[in-house]
Amino acid sequence: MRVSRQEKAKSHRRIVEGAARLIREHGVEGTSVAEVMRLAGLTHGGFYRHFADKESLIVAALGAAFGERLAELGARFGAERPEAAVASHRSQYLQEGHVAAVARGCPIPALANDVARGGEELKAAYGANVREVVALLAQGMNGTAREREQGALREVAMLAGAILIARASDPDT
Amino acid sequence: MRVSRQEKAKSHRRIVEGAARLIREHGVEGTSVAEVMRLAGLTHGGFYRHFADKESLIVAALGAAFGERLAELGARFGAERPEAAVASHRSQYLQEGHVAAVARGCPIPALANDVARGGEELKAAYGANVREVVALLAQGMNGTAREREQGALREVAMLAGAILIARASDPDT
DNA sequence: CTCCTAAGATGATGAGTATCATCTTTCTTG
DNA sequence: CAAGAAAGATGATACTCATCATCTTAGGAG
Repeated sequence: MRVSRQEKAKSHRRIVEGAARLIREHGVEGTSVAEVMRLAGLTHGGFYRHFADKESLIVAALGAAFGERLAELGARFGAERPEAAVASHRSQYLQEGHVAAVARGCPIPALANDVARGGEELKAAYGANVREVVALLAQGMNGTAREREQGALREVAMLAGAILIARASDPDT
Repeated sequence: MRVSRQEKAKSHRRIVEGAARLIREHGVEGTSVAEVMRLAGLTHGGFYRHFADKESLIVAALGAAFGERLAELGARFGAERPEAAVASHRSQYLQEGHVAAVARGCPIPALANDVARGGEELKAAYGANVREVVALLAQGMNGTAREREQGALREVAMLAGAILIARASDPDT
């Protein structure tokens, strides 16, 4: 049953956003096309009217996940002074709630391994998005430009590593 | 063709060590029982003489991967003074070579997501092993016991996050 | 030395998956 | 308003995978 342009666009968004959640929670290999479509309220057949293949969906989903995250970060840096934003970001990031909310959480830890095992396109997109996050956080660091970037990179690495380890351990660490 | 006790034990070791490498490189879902057996020079059929199911193999492989790592760390702390060991460990960890050598590399970043999506047993084993690594590194930190553990934890998180991001990005970061 | 047991090989089985073919229905274009 | 095109549904298709059944062969207990 054909639907209107707007309906298709809405479907598209539901597909991408659903995939963005599912891949963070279950991984790329653990997410099936059929499940994504079901979550979007559709059946598997229509998928190829939206994407050439699963790989393309993953690229789009990665973009969406980072989009959510960058919007959130941008808002934080818009509302607070840079140093304060870095600090509040850190405490939000390391909260119990973020550990539990993989599906909506930061894609940097959640997708790193899947991306590392994926294609060049995926790595390029991931790398570019990480660089954006780092650039934002660097605003809240001090020292020379180089030092601030280094500091931001260290911050991101530490946060991603911490949450990764927390998620992979039982109630410990 | 039945083989001797010693041969079986050797097969067992080859299976576990091969799996330990494959799961770090391709992930748990990306590693098939048949491929593990092929790498061990066997066929898929004999697998169930060694393990009840794939899950059990994964638990054993995780243990083996951490075993390698802890031996390496232990040797380093045996050979150098604790502060020096922490520093040399860091520089070894962040080397180009370690970024490339996923299959033989530290399981903390390589397996975190797979473990997070796995069962309780896996999480318990992972958590216990991480705690051992942290305890070793804490020897090279200074301050109170609590501060040293915090410092070691931060070190591990930072290292794991850094290598994870490096692997998931194109030649950048 | 002889059985029986068990390691490993070969070959199902059944479930899941990405992708394709085809059909229906409704939007959109002329 | 009519004709074609395309969104989405249904139903293959061709894999891959974990696991099981069965067979062969040789180790080890008596």
